[in-house]
Amino acid sequence: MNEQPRTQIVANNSQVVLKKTLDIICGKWRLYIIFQLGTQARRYGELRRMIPEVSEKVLIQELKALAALGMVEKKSFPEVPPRVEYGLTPKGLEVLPMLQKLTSIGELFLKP
Amino acid sequence: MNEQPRTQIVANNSQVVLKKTLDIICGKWRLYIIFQLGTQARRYGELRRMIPEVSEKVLIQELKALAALGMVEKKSFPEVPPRVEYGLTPKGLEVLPMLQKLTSIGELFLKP
DNA sequence: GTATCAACTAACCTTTAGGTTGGCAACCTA
DNA sequence: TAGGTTGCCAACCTAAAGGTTAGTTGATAC
Repeated sequence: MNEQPRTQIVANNSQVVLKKTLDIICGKWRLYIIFQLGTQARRYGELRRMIPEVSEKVLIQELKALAALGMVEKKSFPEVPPRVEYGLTPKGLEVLPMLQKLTSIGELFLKP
Repeated sequence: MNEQPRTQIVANNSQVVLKKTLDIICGKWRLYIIFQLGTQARRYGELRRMIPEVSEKVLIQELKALAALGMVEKKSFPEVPPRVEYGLTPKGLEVLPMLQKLTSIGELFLKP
């Protein structure tokens, strides 16, 4: 009793998967940051200089969020002044090519 | 004179492409709506019933936005009560498979 | 003559995303 | 001892996204 119809369950499931996907890629800077980390791990200050348009706060916030999602990993070195490196996780590297292909959508829809 | 360095130009360009891409796929319901239109054009009321969680206002707003982006096309039939059908444009159909593959990201990152 | 239908529109509100500013820690150098 | 270095945090603000509710249209069925 109280069983949901199957279609409802399926719909909810695919919405959960979709939400997780969107969590990772949506956001003004998220994909951009991921692409910058694609070739190698970078220091925080390095990223700041690579993406000067993003504010400090938002950059840190996005790196934190991406780390919490398991897309990015953070390595802190106990030095002074501090050194911190951000890089893609194995999962992150796995989906990177798909994300890079995504931009072809923008190209297609920008064409007249 | 006043020429920007090449790296800056490249960066700005890829940000424009990225933004266009995100315009199309970002939003709580956008991909979900696109997927529902993937197999065939649908009437507005049909979509409402297929995605009962989205509010009327937001559904119409998203359909309008997707139409303005060239992802969706709207056909109005001059009947009473009105009949309106929404379907993917050729460009929309072209990128649909890539968008569908995207969800594998959500699946990967939901795995424990 | 009023109730119904589908596809909206308008007015309003709440939540989230993103941005600005200023400050702190802990060591090094001048 | 003052100032520079790097990576962060907190407080505050604005704009955008998303949600709720009510009303409009105009032929048709009751």
